[in-house]
Amino acid sequence: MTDVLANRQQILARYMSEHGLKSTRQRDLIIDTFFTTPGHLSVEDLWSKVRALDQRVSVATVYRTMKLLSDSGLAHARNFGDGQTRYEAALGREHHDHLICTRCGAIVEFENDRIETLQDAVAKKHGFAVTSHKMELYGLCKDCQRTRS
Amino acid sequence: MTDVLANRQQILARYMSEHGLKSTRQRDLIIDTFFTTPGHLSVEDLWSKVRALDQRVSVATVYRTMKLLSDSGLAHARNFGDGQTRYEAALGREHHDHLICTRCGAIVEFENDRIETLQDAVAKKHGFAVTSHKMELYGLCKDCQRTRS
DNA sequence: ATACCTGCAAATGTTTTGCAATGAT
DNA sequence: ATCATTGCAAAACATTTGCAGGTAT
Repeated sequence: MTDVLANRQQILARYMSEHGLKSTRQRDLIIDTFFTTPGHLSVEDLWSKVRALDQRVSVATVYRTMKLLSDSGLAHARNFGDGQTRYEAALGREHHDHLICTRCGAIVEFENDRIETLQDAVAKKHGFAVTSHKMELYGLCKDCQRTRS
Repeated sequence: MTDVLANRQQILARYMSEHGLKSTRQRDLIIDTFFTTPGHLSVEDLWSKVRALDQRVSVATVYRTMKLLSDSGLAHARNFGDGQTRYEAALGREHHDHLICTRCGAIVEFENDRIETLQDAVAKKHGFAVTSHKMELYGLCKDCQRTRS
Protein backbone atom coordinates (compact mmCIF):
# COMPACT_ATOMS: atom_id res chain seq x y z
CA MET A 1 0.00 0.00 0.00
CA THR A 2 2.92 2.29 0.75
CA ASP A 3 4.40 1.19 -2.54
CA VAL A 4 1.30 2.19 -4.37
CA LEU A 5 1.32 5.59 -2.77
CA ALA A 6 5.00 6.17 -3.49
CA ASN A 7 4.51 4.97 -7.03
CA ARG A 8 1.59 7.28 -7.57
CA GLN A 9 3.43 10.29 -6.30
CA GLN A 10 6.37 9.44 -8.47
CA ILE A 11 4.28 9.12 -11.61
CA LEU A 12 2.46 12.31 -10.82
CA ALA A 13 5.67 14.21 -10.10
CA ARG A 14 7.23 13.03 -13.33
CA TYR A 15 4.14 13.84 -15.34
CA MET A 16 3.93 17.31 -13.86
CA SER A 17 7.55 18.20 -14.39
CA GLU A 18 7.44 16.86 -17.92
CA HIS A 19 4.49 19.06 -18.66
CA GLY A 20 5.61 22.14 -16.81
CA LEU A 21 2.79 21.85 -14.31
CA LYS A 22 2.88 23.34 -10.86
CA SER A 23 1.77 22.19 -7.48
CA THR A 24 -0.88 24.39 -5.93
CA ARG A 25 -3.06 24.45 -2.88
CA GLN A 26 -6.20 23.61 -4.89
CA ARG A 27 -4.58 20.95 -7.02
CA ASP A 28 -3.02 19.19 -4.07
CA LEU A 29 -6.23 19.22 -2.13
CA ILE A 30 -8.30 17.91 -5.01
CA ILE A 31 -5.84 15.13 -5.81
CA ASP A 32 -5.53 14.18 -2.19
CA THR A 33 -9.25 14.09 -1.67
CA PHE A 34 -9.76 12.09 -4.82
CA PHE A 35 -7.29 9.38 -3.90
CA THR A 36 -8.49 9.01 -0.34
CA THR A 37 -12.14 8.66 -1.32
CA PRO A 38 -13.21 5.26 -2.55
CA GLY A 39 -15.85 4.79 -5.18
CA HIS A 40 -16.80 6.35 -8.45
CA LEU A 41 -16.86 10.07 -7.98
CA SER A 42 -18.50 12.61 -10.18
CA VAL A 43 -16.91 16.03 -10.36
CA GLU A 44 -19.82 17.34 -8.36
CA ASP A 45 -19.24 14.73 -5.65
CA LEU A 46 -15.60 15.54 -5.47
CA TRP A 47 -16.21 19.26 -5.48
CA SER A 48 -18.52 19.06 -2.49
CA LYS A 49 -15.95 17.05 -0.56
CA VAL A 50 -13.22 19.48 -1.45
CA ARG A 51 -15.31 22.50 -0.58
CA ALA A 52 -15.94 21.12 2.87
CA LEU A 53 -12.20 21.51 3.42
CA ASP A 54 -11.58 24.68 1.47
CA GLN A 55 -14.38 26.82 0.14
CA ARG A 56 -12.12 28.76 -2.16
CA VAL A 57 -12.01 26.08 -4.85
CA SER A 58 -14.10 26.41 -7.98
CA VAL A 59 -15.69 23.62 -9.98
CA ALA A 60 -13.65 24.65 -12.98
CA THR A 61 -10.48 23.74 -11.14
CA VAL A 62 -11.88 20.37 -10.19
CA TYR A 63 -12.73 19.70 -13.83
CA ARG A 64 -9.29 20.80 -14.90
CA THR A 65 -7.55 18.71 -12.28
CA MET A 66 -9.49 15.56 -13.03
CA LYS A 67 -8.69 15.95 -16.70
CA LEU A 68 -5.06 16.22 -15.71
CA LEU A 69 -5.23 13.03 -13.65
CA SER A 70 -7.01 11.32 -16.46
CA ASP A 71 -4.40 12.39 -19.01
CA SER A 72 -1.59 11.27 -16.76
CA GLY A 73 -3.17 7.86 -16.42
CA LEU A 74 -3.77 8.10 -12.68
CA ALA A 75 -7.52 8.19 -12.99
CA HIS A 76 -10.01 6.59 -15.32
CA ALA A 77 -13.08 8.37 -16.58
CA ARG A 78 -16.23 6.28 -16.51
CA ASN A 79 -19.62 6.87 -17.91
CA PHE A 80 -22.43 4.82 -16.47
CA GLY A 81 -25.21 6.46 -18.40
CA ASP A 82 -26.44 8.87 -15.76
CA GLY A 83 -25.13 11.84 -17.71
CA GLN A 84 -22.09 12.64 -15.66
CA THR A 85 -18.54 11.48 -15.94
CA ARG A 86 -17.26 9.60 -12.94
CA TYR A 87 -13.65 9.04 -12.02
CA GLU A 88 -11.93 6.24 -10.23
CA ALA A 89 -8.34 5.79 -9.12
CA ALA A 90 -6.31 3.87 -11.64
CA LEU A 91 -3.05 3.00 -9.98
CA GLY A 92 -2.37 0.03 -7.77
CA ARG A 93 -5.57 -1.55 -8.87
CA GLU A 94 -6.19 -4.46 -11.11
CA HIS A 95 -8.26 -3.72 -14.13
CA HIS A 96 -11.87 -4.41 -13.37
CA ASP A 97 -15.33 -4.04 -14.79
CA HIS A 98 -18.71 -3.09 -13.38
CA LEU A 99 -22.13 -4.36 -12.53
CA ILE A 100 -24.60 -1.48 -12.28
CA CYS A 101 -28.02 -1.66 -10.70
CA THR A 102 -30.42 0.28 -12.87
CA ARG A 103 -32.80 0.89 -10.00
CA CYS A 104 -30.70 1.92 -7.01
CA GLY A 105 -27.51 2.85 -8.81
CA ALA A 106 -25.32 0.46 -6.86
CA ILE A 107 -22.02 -0.29 -8.53
CA VAL A 108 -20.22 -3.56 -7.97
CA GLU A 109 -16.75 -4.16 -9.33
CA PHE A 110 -15.48 -7.47 -10.58
CA GLU A 111 -12.53 -8.99 -12.33
CA ASN A 112 -12.46 -11.89 -14.67
CA ASP A 113 -9.23 -12.96 -16.27
CA ARG A 114 -10.86 -15.36 -18.65
CA ILE A 115 -12.96 -12.56 -20.11
CA GLU A 116 -9.84 -10.42 -20.50
CA THR A 117 -8.12 -13.23 -22.34
CA LEU A 118 -11.02 -13.62 -24.70
CA GLN A 119 -11.11 -9.88 -25.30
CA ASP A 120 -7.47 -9.91 -26.29
CA ALA A 121 -8.14 -12.73 -28.71
CA VAL A 122 -11.01 -10.83 -30.30
CA ALA A 123 -8.92 -7.69 -30.69
CA LYS A 124 -6.12 -9.66 -32.25
CA LYS A 125 -8.45 -11.28 -34.72
CA HIS A 126 -9.54 -7.85 -35.91
CA GLY A 127 -6.05 -6.43 -36.00
CA PHE A 128 -6.66 -3.95 -33.20
CA ALA A 129 -4.02 -2.87 -30.71
CA VAL A 130 -6.24 -2.42 -27.70
CA THR A 131 -5.20 0.13 -25.12
CA SER A 132 -8.21 0.02 -22.86
CA HIS A 133 -11.61 -1.42 -22.59
CA LYS A 134 -14.73 -1.22 -20.58
CA MET A 135 -17.46 -3.64 -19.82
CA GLU A 136 -20.62 -2.92 -17.94
CA LEU A 137 -23.45 -5.21 -16.98
CA TYR A 138 -26.74 -3.48 -16.22
CA GLY A 139 -29.58 -5.00 -14.29
CA LEU A 140 -31.12 -5.35 -10.87
CA CYS A 141 -29.04 -6.08 -7.81
CA LYS A 142 -30.09 -8.67 -5.29
CA ASP A 143 -31.92 -6.17 -3.07
CA CYS A 144 -33.79 -4.48 -5.87
CA GLN A 145 -35.01 -7.79 -7.25
CA ARG A 146 -36.66 -8.44 -3.91
CA THR A 147 -38.24 -5.00 -3.57
CA ARG A 148 -40.60 -4.86 -6.50
CA SER A 149 -41.78 -1.31 -6.12
CA MET B 1 -34.83 -10.11 -44.21
CA THR B 2 -38.48 -9.65 -45.03
CA ASP B 3 -39.27 -11.36 -41.77
CA VAL B 4 -37.18 -8.88 -39.89
CA LEU B 5 -38.92 -5.98 -41.54
CA ALA B 6 -42.37 -7.40 -40.92
CA ASN B 7 -41.44 -8.18 -37.36
CA ARG B 8 -40.16 -4.67 -36.78
CA GLN B 9 -43.28 -3.06 -38.15
CA GLN B 10 -45.39 -5.33 -36.06
CA ILE B 11 -43.51 -4.51 -32.86
CA LEU B 12 -43.61 -0.83 -33.63
CA ALA B 13 -47.31 -0.89 -34.47
CA ARG B 14 -48.13 -2.73 -31.27
CA TYR B 15 -45.96 -0.43 -29.18
CA MET B 16 -47.54 2.65 -30.70
CA SER B 17 -51.11 1.52 -30.27
CA GLU B 18 -50.41 0.40 -26.71
CA HIS B 19 -49.05 3.82 -25.91
CA GLY B 20 -51.56 5.90 -27.81
CA LEU B 21 -48.94 7.10 -30.24
CA LYS B 22 -49.69 8.35 -33.71
CA SER B 23 -48.08 7.94 -37.06
CA THR B 24 -46.94 11.20 -38.56
CA ARG B 25 -45.02 12.41 -41.56
CA GLN B 26 -41.95 13.32 -39.46
CA ARG B 27 -42.01 10.20 -37.34
CA ASP B 28 -42.35 7.89 -40.31
CA LEU B 29 -39.57 9.61 -42.18
CA ILE B 30 -37.19 9.55 -39.24
CA ILE B 31 -37.86 5.90 -38.47
CA ASP B 32 -37.52 4.94 -42.09
CA THR B 33 -34.28 6.79 -42.51
CA PHE B 34 -32.89 5.34 -39.32
CA PHE B 35 -33.57 1.75 -40.26
CA THR B 36 -32.25 2.07 -43.77
CA THR B 37 -28.98 3.67 -42.71
CA PRO B 38 -26.33 1.30 -41.41
CA GLY B 39 -23.92 2.24 -38.68
CA HIS B 40 -24.03 4.08 -35.41
CA LEU B 41 -25.90 7.31 -35.94
CA SER B 42 -25.89 10.33 -33.72
CA VAL B 43 -29.03 12.42 -33.63
CA GLU B 44 -27.16 15.06 -35.57
CA ASP B 45 -26.21 12.52 -38.26
CA LEU B 46 -29.75 11.32 -38.54
CA TRP B 47 -31.16 14.82 -38.57
CA SER B 48 -29.00 15.86 -41.50
CA LYS B 49 -30.08 12.81 -43.46
CA VAL B 50 -33.72 13.46 -42.70
CA ARG B 51 -33.47 17.13 -43.53
CA ALA B 52 -32.11 16.29 -46.95
CA LEU B 53 -35.49 14.67 -47.59
CA ASP B 54 -37.74 17.06 -45.70
CA GLN B 55 -36.50 20.33 -44.33
CA ARG B 56 -39.51 20.81 -42.11
CA VAL B 57 -38.30 18.43 -39.40
CA SER B 58 -36.80 19.81 -36.22
CA VAL B 59 -34.03 18.26 -34.12
CA ALA B 60 -36.38 18.07 -31.20
CA THR B 61 -38.56 15.65 -33.10
CA VAL B 62 -35.58 13.50 -33.99
CA TYR B 63 -34.62 13.37 -30.33
CA ARG B 64 -38.17 12.52 -29.34
CA THR B 65 -38.47 9.83 -31.99
CA MET B 66 -35.18 8.16 -31.15
CA LYS B 67 -36.18 8.06 -27.52
CA LEU B 68 -39.38 6.40 -28.60
CA LEU B 69 -37.52 3.77 -30.62
CA SER B 70 -35.17 3.24 -27.74
CA ASP B 71 -38.03 2.78 -25.27
CA SER B 72 -39.79 0.37 -27.57
CA GLY B 73 -36.64 -1.71 -27.84
CA LEU B 74 -36.15 -1.22 -31.55
CA ALA B 75 -33.01 0.85 -31.15
CA HIS B 76 -30.11 0.77 -28.72
CA ALA B 77 -28.47 3.90 -27.42
CA ARG B 78 -24.68 3.74 -27.35
CA ASN B 79 -22.12 6.02 -25.89
CA PHE B 80 -18.62 5.74 -27.26
CA GLY B 81 -17.12 8.57 -25.30
CA ASP B 82 -17.29 11.28 -27.94
CA GLY B 83 -20.01 13.13 -26.09
CA GLN B 84 -22.97 12.21 -28.19
CA THR B 85 -25.41 9.38 -27.96
CA ARG B 86 -25.42 7.10 -30.96
CA TYR B 87 -28.20 4.76 -31.96
CA GLU B 88 -28.17 1.47 -33.75
CA ALA B 89 -30.95 -0.77 -34.96
CA ALA B 90 -31.76 -3.49 -32.47
CA LEU B 91 -34.04 -5.93 -34.17
CA GLY B 92 -33.01 -8.90 -36.23
CA ARG B 93 -29.50 -8.53 -34.97
CA GLU B 94 -27.54 -10.66 -32.60
CA HIS B 95 -26.23 -8.92 -29.56
CA HIS B 96 -22.77 -7.64 -30.28
CA ASP B 97 -20.02 -5.49 -28.85
CA HIS B 98 -17.62 -2.96 -30.29
CA LEU B 99 -14.01 -2.28 -31.10
CA ILE B 100 -13.40 1.46 -31.42
CA CYS B 101 -10.37 3.05 -32.99
CA THR B 102 -9.34 6.00 -30.85
CA ARG B 103 -7.60 7.70 -33.73
CA CYS B 104 -9.90 7.45 -36.74
CA GLY B 105 -13.12 6.60 -34.94
CA ALA B 106 -13.72 3.39 -36.87
CA ILE B 107 -16.18 1.08 -35.18
CA VAL B 108 -16.01 -2.68 -35.67
CA GLU B 109 -18.67 -4.97 -34.30
CA PHE B 110 -18.05 -8.42 -32.97
CA GLU B 111 -19.80 -11.23 -31.18
CA ASN B 112 -18.37 -13.70 -28.77
CA ASP B 113 -20.59 -16.25 -27.13
CA ARG B 114 -17.97 -17.41 -24.71
CA ILE B 115 -17.65 -13.91 -23.29
CA GLU B 116 -21.41 -13.69 -22.93
CA THR B 117 -21.45 -16.95 -21.05
CA LEU B 118 -18.77 -15.73 -18.67
CA GLN B 119 -20.65 -12.48 -18.15
CA ASP B 120 -23.75 -14.38 -17.14
CA ALA B 121 -21.73 -16.39 -14.67
CA VAL B 122 -20.27 -13.25 -13.14
CA ALA B 123 -23.67 -11.64 -12.79
CA LYS B 124 -25.07 -14.74 -11.19
CA LYS B 125 -22.23 -14.86 -8.71
CA HIS B 126 -23.07 -11.34 -7.57
CA GLY B 127 -26.80 -11.95 -7.48
CA PHE B 128 -27.57 -9.56 -10.32
CA ALA B 129 -30.39 -10.07 -12.80
CA VAL B 130 -28.71 -8.58 -15.84
CA THR B 131 -30.92 -6.98 -18.45
CA SER B 132 -28.29 -5.56 -20.75
CA HIS B 133 -24.62 -5.04 -21.04
CA LYS B 134 -22.05 -3.28 -23.08
CA MET B 135 -18.46 -3.97 -23.80
CA GLU B 136 -16.11 -1.76 -25.71
CA LEU B 137 -12.49 -2.27 -26.63
CA TYR B 138 -10.59 0.92 -27.42
CA GLY B 139 -7.33 1.07 -29.34
CA LEU B 140 -5.81 1.53 -32.75
CA CYS B 141 -7.19 -0.22 -35.79
CA LYS B 142 -4.91 -1.94 -38.25
CA ASP B 143 -4.61 1.09 -40.53
CA CYS B 144 -3.93 3.56 -37.75
CA GLN B 145 -1.17 1.39 -36.33
CA ARG B 146 0.61 1.65 -39.64
CA THR B 147 0.19 5.40 -40.07
CA ARG B 148 2.12 6.77 -37.12
CA SER B 149 1.23 10.41 -37.56
C1' DA C 1 -63.69 16.65 -31.15
C1' DT C 2 -59.97 14.92 -28.78
C1' DA C 3 -55.60 13.75 -27.87
C1' DC C 4 -51.36 13.53 -29.63
C1' DC C 5 -47.43 15.91 -32.30
C1' DT C 6 -44.61 19.43 -33.94
C1' DG C 7 -41.56 23.47 -34.29
C1' DC C 8 -39.68 26.94 -31.99
C1' DA C 9 -37.17 28.95 -28.60
C1' DA C 10 -36.06 28.87 -24.00
C1' DA C 11 -34.29 25.99 -20.37
C1' DT C 12 -31.35 22.40 -18.63
C1' DG C 13 -27.25 20.08 -17.04
C1' DT C 14 -22.58 19.15 -17.73
C1' DT C 15 -18.28 20.55 -19.14
C1' DT C 16 -15.13 24.02 -21.28
C1' DT C 17 -12.98 28.45 -21.89
C1' DG C 18 -11.50 33.57 -22.06
C1' DC C 19 -9.65 36.73 -19.22
C1' DA C 20 -7.75 39.45 -15.57
C1' DA C 21 -5.87 38.57 -11.20
C1' DT C 22 -3.02 35.47 -8.33
C1' DG C 23 0.55 32.29 -7.25
C1' DA C 24 4.66 29.18 -7.71
C1' DT C 25 9.47 28.70 -8.80
C1' DA D 1 10.26 38.11 -13.59
C1' DT D 2 8.00 34.57 -15.91
C1' DC D 3 4.69 31.51 -16.95
C1' DA D 4 1.26 28.39 -14.96
C1' DT D 5 -3.04 28.45 -12.39
C1' DT D 6 -7.25 30.20 -10.52
C1' DG D 7 -12.04 32.01 -10.05
C1' DC D 8 -15.57 33.90 -12.25
C1' DA D 9 -18.86 34.31 -15.55
C1' DA D 10 -19.85 33.45 -20.14
C1' DA D 11 -19.84 30.02 -23.73
C1' DA D 12 -20.37 25.66 -25.62
C1' DC D 13 -22.57 21.28 -26.11
C1' DA D 14 -25.98 17.81 -26.19
C1' DT D 15 -30.45 17.16 -24.80
C1' DT D 16 -35.10 18.31 -22.85
C1' DT D 17 -39.24 20.88 -22.32
C1' DG D 18 -43.22 24.47 -22.30
C1' DC D 19 -46.32 26.17 -25.19
C1' DA D 20 -49.28 27.57 -28.97
C1' DG D 21 -50.65 25.95 -33.21
C1' DG D 22 -51.17 21.83 -36.37
C1' DT D 23 -52.58 16.99 -37.26
C1' DA D 24 -54.10 12.05 -37.07
C1' DT D 25 -57.93 9.18 -35.93
